[in-house]
Amino acid sequence: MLVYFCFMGRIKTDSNTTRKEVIIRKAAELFREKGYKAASMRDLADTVGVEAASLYNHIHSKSELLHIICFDVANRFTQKMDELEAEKIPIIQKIEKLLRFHISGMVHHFEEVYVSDREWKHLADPYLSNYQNQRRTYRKRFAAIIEEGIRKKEVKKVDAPTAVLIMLHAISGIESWHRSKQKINGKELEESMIAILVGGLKTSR
Amino acid sequence: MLVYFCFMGRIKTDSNTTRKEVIIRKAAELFREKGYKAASMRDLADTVGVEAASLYNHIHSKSELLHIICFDVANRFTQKMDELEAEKIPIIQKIEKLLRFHISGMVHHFEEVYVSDREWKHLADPYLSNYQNQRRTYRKRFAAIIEEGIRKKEVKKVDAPTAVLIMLHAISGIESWHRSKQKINGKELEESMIAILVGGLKTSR
DNA sequence: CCTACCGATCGGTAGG
DNA sequence: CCTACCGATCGGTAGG
Repeated sequence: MLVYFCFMGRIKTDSNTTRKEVIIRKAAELFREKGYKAASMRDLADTVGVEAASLYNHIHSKSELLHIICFDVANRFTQKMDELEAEKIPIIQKIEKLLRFHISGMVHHFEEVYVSDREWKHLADPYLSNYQNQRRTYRKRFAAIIEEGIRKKEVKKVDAPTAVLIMLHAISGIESWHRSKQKINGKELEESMIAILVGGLKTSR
Repeated sequence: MLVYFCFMGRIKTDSNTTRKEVIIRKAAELFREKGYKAASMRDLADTVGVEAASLYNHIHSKSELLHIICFDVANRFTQKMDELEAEKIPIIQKIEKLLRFHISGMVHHFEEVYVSDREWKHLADPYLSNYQNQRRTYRKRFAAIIEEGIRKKEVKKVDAPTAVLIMLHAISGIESWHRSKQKINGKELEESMIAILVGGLKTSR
């Protein structure tokens, strides 16, 4: 019996996906749909196709699922910021690249990105403070890029933290695009958003 | 009796009415802070200063609190839209006025507006569909204003629904301004946001 | 407005 | 991976 359990954690089902990875994916969908608190482990077990108790052979707790989702997303954005800061391109192009990364994240990894954006407040405390710090740092780095753009006269004079707040939240609005019936396609959406957001920042031509 | 109430000013003797208003206000604060599902009626009773059971002498259910909050806000915005559509002013000024109304709502009635924006999905079903319809209609009316602006060449050519989505979500980002430590003041924030958002829409001068 | 209490549901554990 | 079950907490009611 012990042997049986030891194997469970590593079993890969179809393709290259672990049982744990499936659980995390389904959790992201459920947390997005109902919210973290309203989604129960019994709901999750149903969509995975096992009894609730069986989930705990793969994960430690419900809260673990939330912090895995949140930090996967946060780390991806932090890593992108590292790469971007190192690039030697005009500031307005840096901003555009960053925005496109965010938009494409909301379009193609919707569930996870949405959950990390809207449900992080339910994180338990060692993770909660970490997450808030990482988020705050990210926004400061984004604001610093905008300020550099202002100094170089590529970007019009705006309050940089306010601009960051507008950009990031505008993009998180893609949530209603997902829910909408007559969707324009993802690429058109991206171009529309870039036109308005980057257009609003550029110094008048 | 009417005269009596006038003399009493804000201190109403009809304790039912006042009490209910207090409960709704506190509920909005709690729902904003913890989310609707995570906020319990015992939490609410504590902040009001009574036992949980006593709340039910003033309200019917937890869900009633949520739909009162959501529809108070939604009706205020719908009413504003009615007034605005009737005004005979340049389109770009209409848009600016509407945005200022939204921003000022987020600054001065933060708890209620935030809750109606983020927690409406927990509404029960006769209210849920009503709310979604009202919201969808409001956005279409907003998009129609932008489209009129494009026809009159006051607004640059953008996808109107996308522009609406950006504007509304950008403004809901004021949430992080409330949480932030080094706040700029509310009026400065409003002017910054208007500059970026309206600036991004205007046809190039 | 309170005390006393209800059935339902929650996250999670024991043990095979 | 399952059955059986735990204590805690939930929204809400009865009755004074």
